[in-house]
Amino acid sequence: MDTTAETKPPLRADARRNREKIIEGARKVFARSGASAQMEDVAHVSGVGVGTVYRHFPTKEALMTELVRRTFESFVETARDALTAPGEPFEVLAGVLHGNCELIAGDAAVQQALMGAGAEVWEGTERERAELGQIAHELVERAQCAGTVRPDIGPDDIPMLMCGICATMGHTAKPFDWHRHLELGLDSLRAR
Amino acid sequence: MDTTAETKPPLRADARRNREKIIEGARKVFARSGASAQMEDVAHVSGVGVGTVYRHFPTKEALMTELVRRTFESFVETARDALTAPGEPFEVLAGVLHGNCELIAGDAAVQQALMGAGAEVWEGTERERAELGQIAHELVERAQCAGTVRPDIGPDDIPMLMCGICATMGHTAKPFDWHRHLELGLDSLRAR
DNA sequence: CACGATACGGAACTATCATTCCGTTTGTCA
DNA sequence: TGACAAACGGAATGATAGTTCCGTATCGTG
Repeated sequence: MDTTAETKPPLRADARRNREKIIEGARKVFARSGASAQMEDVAHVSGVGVGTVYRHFPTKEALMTELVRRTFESFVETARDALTAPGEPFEVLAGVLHGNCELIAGDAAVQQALMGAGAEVWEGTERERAELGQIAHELVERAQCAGTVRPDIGPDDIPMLMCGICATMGHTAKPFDWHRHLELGLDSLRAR
Repeated sequence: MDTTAETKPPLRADARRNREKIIEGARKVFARSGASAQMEDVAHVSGVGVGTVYRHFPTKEALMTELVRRTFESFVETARDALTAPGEPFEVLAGVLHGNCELIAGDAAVQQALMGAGAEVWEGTERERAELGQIAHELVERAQCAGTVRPDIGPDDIPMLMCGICATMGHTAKPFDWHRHLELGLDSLRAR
């Protein structure tokens, strides 16, 4: 079953603890500064040395990928909950999108990643994205059957709209309101 | 009328020529590489030395601002032409947005700038943006009077949607289709 | 045509960060 | 508790890229 990697010995207690501290610290720092955040800052905020950060994540990119991966995991969780939620299908879908937008509203790095600034960070998140796509497809289809989402909406339209909303969130030069952008986006999904 | 700056002597012929070469070269390089383009590349592609680039533009940022400013100028031109164009007001507006999207479809740096990645680059483009906003407002209002654009669409909704479409254009990790995004965006403007 | 001012080129300088290295510390297990 | 492997910290390294400097070349004018 596992032909490529040898089994790795369990992490020492302090290492396990530090790994989580680093991820938490990194989330804070990358949320504030985006992809240009510095590894030294991550180390400092996490309360460890840079060397320790690099012991756990071989590169800055690997660290960012882990943050993005966890974000997609949260997305999946929101979406999966919605599968069994009551309510009109369009509203359920809208709720998922709104919830997932809120999740990343304060995180500049994740916004940038979702906008596709650098494809590298996406590598290593295939499983999560696939599952998210699956569920989103199901949610859209239900709403289409109910007649509340346009029949021509495809699987890629949802992430595409999310990508646009991320740009709005991250816009530093003008105070656009991403809630408004989401509202318009949802209106464009709605069947007439 | 001019209380702040002293009159500058006219540029020497070679300097004037080089200035245009630099802007053209910079457009190519920044279009391909986005904001992370390098000044040495700009110099090389423009056929001058780095020193010359810096003689004309004190910083990389100033050079990018000039490119963005010219882009806004083109936008204004497209939009101004539309003011006297025949046709149903919604279609006229749609045409402007489509045309302006096409203008920047191949320019990574401008896409990034319009997405608001770095507010600094916007400084020095106030006049152009103001005029563009003015004209866009007029075009929207006409369509609203004609009943083909939702009455609640405000002046900032248009640039916000453009911002989102730029994100789609620049997405390196997934091949989203910005024409589709524009189409959805226009649908969200349309009165029902 | 000569000469002063303007402009040019590109090597050198500098700052910024990601990443590495190694001496020290700390967990784990017998 | 003693020993050894695992993990740590942070100074040092190296690479990248913006910017400056100054000797040289070119333009425009008298």
